Amino acid sequence: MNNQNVDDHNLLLISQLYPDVYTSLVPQQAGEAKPARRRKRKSKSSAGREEGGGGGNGWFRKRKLSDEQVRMLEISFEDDHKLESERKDRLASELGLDPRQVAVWFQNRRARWKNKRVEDEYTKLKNAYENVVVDKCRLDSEVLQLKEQLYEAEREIQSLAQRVEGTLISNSPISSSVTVEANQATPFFGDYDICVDGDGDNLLYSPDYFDGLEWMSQFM
DNA sequence: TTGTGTTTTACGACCTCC
DNA sequence: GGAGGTCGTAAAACACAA
Repeated sequence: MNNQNVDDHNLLLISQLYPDVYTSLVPQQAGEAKPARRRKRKSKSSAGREEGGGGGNGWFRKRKLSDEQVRMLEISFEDDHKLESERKDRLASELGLDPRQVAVWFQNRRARWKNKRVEDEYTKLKNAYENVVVDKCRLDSEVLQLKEQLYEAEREIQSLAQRVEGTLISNSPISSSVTVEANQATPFFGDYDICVDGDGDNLLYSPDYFDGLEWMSQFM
């Protein structure tokens, strides 16, 4: 057991055996006998705990609360994050602390709790964002695949159209009328419209696409 | 041992509510 | 106006690497 633990242990024992002893001594530690909500901040050099005035023996140094005190405070905090004065006084006397210490502990604990909540919120949002990014990548690659398929289909249509045209020309003279007919019915490249998709890419589409499938079938 | 970063305790300033 | 809240920060206490 180190000195700190010995101190804590002694203080806890004293406070449990003599609940009043701390509050009768603490006013010196806290600086004033009354709560004294507002005090001028001391300069860095003089703001140490020597204000306790406890003879400079270190007894009134700022000290960590004992594990048991913290445990009890945590239990109470779990119960309710707010601290009404009755509960504060009860806790203070149970733990042998100054009510002001209990209030400060709750203030700091609420701040830690809030920080943790913000941290958790941030982690959650970050995860959600990462999921959305992954989803977007997947959809982008799907769009790319579909565009490739569309391009291939268009090329196929074009080559079929050219083959059909070649066949008809070689069968002239009666082919001329058919050629005209075919020319009217076949959506050649120039018949495609161009639109711009959401990414700013140009897309080709034929308003007569499905009719085009029909005209193809008559040659099969 | 010492330098350094983190956590804990405590406080002042300011705000809100009754 | 007082009690109790948040916020920002000082400083002690602590942890830990070098």
